[in-house]
Amino acid sequence: MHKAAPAGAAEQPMEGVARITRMTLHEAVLNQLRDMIIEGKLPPGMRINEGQVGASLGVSRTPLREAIKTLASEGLVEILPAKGAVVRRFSEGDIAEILAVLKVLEQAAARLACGRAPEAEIAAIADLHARMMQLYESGDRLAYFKLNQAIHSAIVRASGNATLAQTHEQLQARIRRIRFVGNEKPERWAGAVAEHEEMIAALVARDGDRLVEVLGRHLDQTMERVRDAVL
Amino acid sequence: MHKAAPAGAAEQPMEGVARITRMTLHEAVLNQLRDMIIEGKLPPGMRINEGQVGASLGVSRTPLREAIKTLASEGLVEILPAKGAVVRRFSEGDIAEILAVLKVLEQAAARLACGRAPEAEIAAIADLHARMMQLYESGDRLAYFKLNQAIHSAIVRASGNATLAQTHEQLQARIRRIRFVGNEKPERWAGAVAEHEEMIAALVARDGDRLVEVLGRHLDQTMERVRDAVL
DNA sequence: TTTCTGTATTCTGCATACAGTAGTTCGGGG
DNA sequence: CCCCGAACTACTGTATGCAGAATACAGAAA
Repeated sequence: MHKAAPAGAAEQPMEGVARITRMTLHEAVLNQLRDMIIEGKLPPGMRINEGQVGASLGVSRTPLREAIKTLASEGLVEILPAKGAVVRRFSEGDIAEILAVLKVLEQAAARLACGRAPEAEIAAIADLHARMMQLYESGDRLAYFKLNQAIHSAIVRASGNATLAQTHEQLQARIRRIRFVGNEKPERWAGAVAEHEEMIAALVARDGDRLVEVLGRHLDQTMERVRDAVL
Repeated sequence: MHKAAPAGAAEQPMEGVARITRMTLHEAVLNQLRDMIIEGKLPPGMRINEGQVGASLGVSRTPLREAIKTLASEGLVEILPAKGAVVRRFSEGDIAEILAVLKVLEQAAARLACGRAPEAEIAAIADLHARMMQLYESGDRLAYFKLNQAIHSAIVRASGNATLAQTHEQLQARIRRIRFVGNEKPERWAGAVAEHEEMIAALVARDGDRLVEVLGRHLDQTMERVRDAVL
């Protein structure tokens, strides 16, 4: 007495038909707040007044609070009981800690990616890099920056370990703002670009050891770049 | 006209005096739900009915929902829009991914801990281990299990990198339940204990390379132990 | 009997209302 | 003039109410 179309049939949409996915309000608010923190519209140390922020987003406090709880779990805000949420401020030590973990994660991902990432995925990353280089030439810092982050994320995703990628993404989000304001100085920028060139070369050659080495160097340098941006 | 006691004085409590920390309701609910998931009272795949669970905890839906959002961010539940939250079910692949990341994190922490952890902290871990061995002898599985997790966490904390520790803790929470039901078989258990002996020896000797090696082996074995517990 | 469709019920998502607490201001006393 | 205290204000924490979506159910048609 089995059915031809099992209960899970709804999960198999007709091919070529995109699934409709509505976004819940707290999710939209979450993304919006994250962006606002990263872009500095909500600077570190600022208290998030629920009434005020909610009104400016045109949302009641309920979904806003739910989003804030998620941000707290992600480490982007701190919740002080009975006092509300404040945008978290990262000390130089915090940043060093985060970069140290990112380094470990990216290096582990690098080995995996060199070993088992499909050729197409590596090609796609190389393509991202090429586009990023164009942006470097044209001096479009914002777009460059975003693509830069995307490349790091893509490398980690190429490991095939989604948990690794998600963990990396979450930590990267914490310091995104810092890096955003960071790469100011031209000479620093040039150095970072050179390291990226090496990274892609190693990845395309599937040279895990070399990629690990370059990534390590790149992230150590990132700490330096961030340091004199913060000070 | 500066004050002798600056505004931040409230953040410097008298030493030896524990700060009073009231727990907000959503925080209490969060901890409770986490425990319920880990202990299997909320088994994987179960839908969390807000009205029902809220009533049984004696809490309204608002703090409950906030707690659920945090659990989702931690990866313990999944939120299906307009359908509610379900306790996340981890496939064997998911577990392998998580253990792979835990391995990387613990190994990185191991090197740091061997290099710069204070002697007292290492001694404290060794002490934990000794107590765990007693529990092993007496066959108290539950207490053994908890102390086991605590040791792994303590080693990571000994790295001095709080971000690393927090990241590790969060991932560990995801598979805590699996490991909880996992270590059934006596021969497996004995193997795990032997590995722990080695780990502590390496840590006390501050032999980073050896600790990394043992930890790697231990977590690979953990995958095996979990595998035949799940199947 | 089986399948499809219309309806009822249940539950989530969001908004609002209420209660309690921290911060602030103003008045009085030393 | 400074310090202390009490009332006030503003905001967070929690509960409840309401609208809409998803599921379950029942009836009709093939």
